[in-house]
Amino acid sequence: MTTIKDVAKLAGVSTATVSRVMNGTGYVNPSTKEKVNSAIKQLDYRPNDVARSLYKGKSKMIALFVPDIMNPFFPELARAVEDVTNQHGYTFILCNTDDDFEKEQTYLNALQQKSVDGIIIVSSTITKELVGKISTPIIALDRIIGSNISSVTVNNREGARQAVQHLKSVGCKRIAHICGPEHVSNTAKRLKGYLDEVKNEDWFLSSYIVPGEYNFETAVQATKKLLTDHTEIDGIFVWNDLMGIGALKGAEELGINVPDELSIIAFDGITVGETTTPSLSTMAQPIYDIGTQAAEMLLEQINNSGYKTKREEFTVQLIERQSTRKRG
Amino acid sequence: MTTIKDVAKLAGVSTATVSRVMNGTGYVNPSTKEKVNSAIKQLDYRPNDVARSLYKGKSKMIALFVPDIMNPFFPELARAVEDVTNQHGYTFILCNTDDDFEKEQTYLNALQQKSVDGIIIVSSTITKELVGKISTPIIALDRIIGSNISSVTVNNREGARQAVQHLKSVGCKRIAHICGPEHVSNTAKRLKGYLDEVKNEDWFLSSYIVPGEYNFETAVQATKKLLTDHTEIDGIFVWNDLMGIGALKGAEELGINVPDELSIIAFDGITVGETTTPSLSTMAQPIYDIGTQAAEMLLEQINNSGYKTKREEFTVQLIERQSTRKRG
DNA sequence: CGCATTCATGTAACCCATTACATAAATAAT
DNA sequence: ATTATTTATGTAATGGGTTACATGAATGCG
Repeated sequence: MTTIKDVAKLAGVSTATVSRVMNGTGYVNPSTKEKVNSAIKQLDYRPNDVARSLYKGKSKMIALFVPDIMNPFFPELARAVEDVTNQHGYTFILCNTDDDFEKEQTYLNALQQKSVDGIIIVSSTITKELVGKISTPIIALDRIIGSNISSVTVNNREGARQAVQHLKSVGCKRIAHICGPEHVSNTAKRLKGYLDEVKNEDWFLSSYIVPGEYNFETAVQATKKLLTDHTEIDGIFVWNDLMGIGALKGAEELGINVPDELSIIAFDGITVGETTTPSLSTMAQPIYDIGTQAAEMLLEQINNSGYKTKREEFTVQLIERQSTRKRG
Repeated sequence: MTTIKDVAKLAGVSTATVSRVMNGTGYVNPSTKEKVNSAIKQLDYRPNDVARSLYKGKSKMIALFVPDIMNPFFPELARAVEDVTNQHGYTFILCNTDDDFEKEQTYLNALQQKSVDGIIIVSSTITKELVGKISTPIIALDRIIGSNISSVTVNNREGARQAVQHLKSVGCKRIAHICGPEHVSNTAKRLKGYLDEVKNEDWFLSSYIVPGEYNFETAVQATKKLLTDHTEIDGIFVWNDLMGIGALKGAEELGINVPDELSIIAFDGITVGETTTPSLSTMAQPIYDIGTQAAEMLLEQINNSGYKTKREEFTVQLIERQSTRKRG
């Protein structure tokens, strides 16, 4: 590797002058600048970012924590963050935490040791205490960590309400809910939204609420059990799209036609929802925008010393597809 | 941040001794070691990896290039690479290249400047010339870059042959192929496999081969056109699962029943294929294993100076699902 | 006992870029 | 003409580790 010394020698100046030319700082005589630039070109010199990082204490890298990139909600988020990151000359680090507190701790240490400039975190397990100990800028994404940590989320409760309202509007009379994983805060919020809409209906039974894992197969089983136990159900609001597709499958395996006999709506708006038959109605999150926003907030927090905690909430949007249809 | 100097001072030794204790190198008196360790614990000292990287010229980071993490083939690959990476104390960098040569160049420069230890590349656009200029260890994944660059791939041609054989075995008499994107080398390989099986059939027409983009929607359209132009077709081998799901949708929109009237098989074995109705038969790649293998080869290349170029080929496996079925 | 190892630890160079500080020349202001 | 500024460039400290080399004590061996 060629170093700044090689350039300095070839150009016949000191390394300080080369550095000044590289960074456009301080005074440099135009003719000197030219000599230096030509030396840089001639040697194809590129500065060592590690040395730069060491001096500056900043690495031009940012990280994203997701539970698991294989969960189809996260690739689009990751893509958005990486795009912004990349546009601003930062390098993008991806960490799969499995919502495991120890893994999160280990990652956090490793990243601090590498002088990573900021971290975007999607986590249900991480604590404000752990994050509070750290001086690295952090943004909470999809889920809130603590009151003094900026966050980007969506209106889960209101979105859930709208989903149930939509089921009602297409004529559903008995609406069930398949919940998400217990430890995820959004699970409770979407459940609340569902309850807002159904708890005062005379038909409502608490057994219309069934627990689910974050998982296709268990959603299939949960749906089959629900529809077998309660043949009167004609609408299901499912916690997320992945599980919604499971519900579609479950109904199909029971020979129940969607949407003629049963309407299904889910939450998230991931791409696969478009591809199934029937395609899946959903409360779509603006996933890419959410990721972009989080990344931009993080960069702002990194670069503006006067940054103050922010809380950004996006709204979800009903996308009506084939799995919900007005009944005569 | 506490530094090695703080530890040295507290323990009453030199920084060299602290370093020796940290790294287990050289001679250290047991009692000294204890003093140092207790100082480290007391100060909660963690070494600055940037300083370490600068001296060593290594960063303990590896990167993965994928065209686009939103393409459902790549999250599982990324997960596998990150898992191995993480197990060995490396940090994982993700780069979305969009198969854009300029982006690839920019990433490559940035990563070199950061002393990244190795790179795993999935790319159809990158050239051996570009990669050859670089001393950083590189593994080509899914697609081959050049003869002196190690690679991990699958038996695309043979897999394609088996896919067509399977369609024949369930009774298909007229088998078409929807191709992948032109610039991807696997497109040609899978096409060859298809041709191996059909070019000598008396029913074979070159118009049974239709081009496709890497994309759900165009696959839907391509399928509809194909099945409209050639009503005799009763089997389609589709380049990959994403497009296979599009084919499913296309047939459905024409009112053609899969698998009663038409069998469809695709390639890759991504998870969504299980969730559709009918579920999609496919030639499954061992995606996670491929990623693991690539990551392990990369680490080997990083750590063993005597490493020599390797070429690893995995075999794909037929997974029979509902989209292909024996006809009476 | 005397020389050769092994053990133990410290000093200082090194990795490479950035910048505070010093110095000197050129230009501006009085 | 003389002092104050601006311009231009170099020297050396800095960031935080690692390690080559030096030195001295302790142990081994003939």
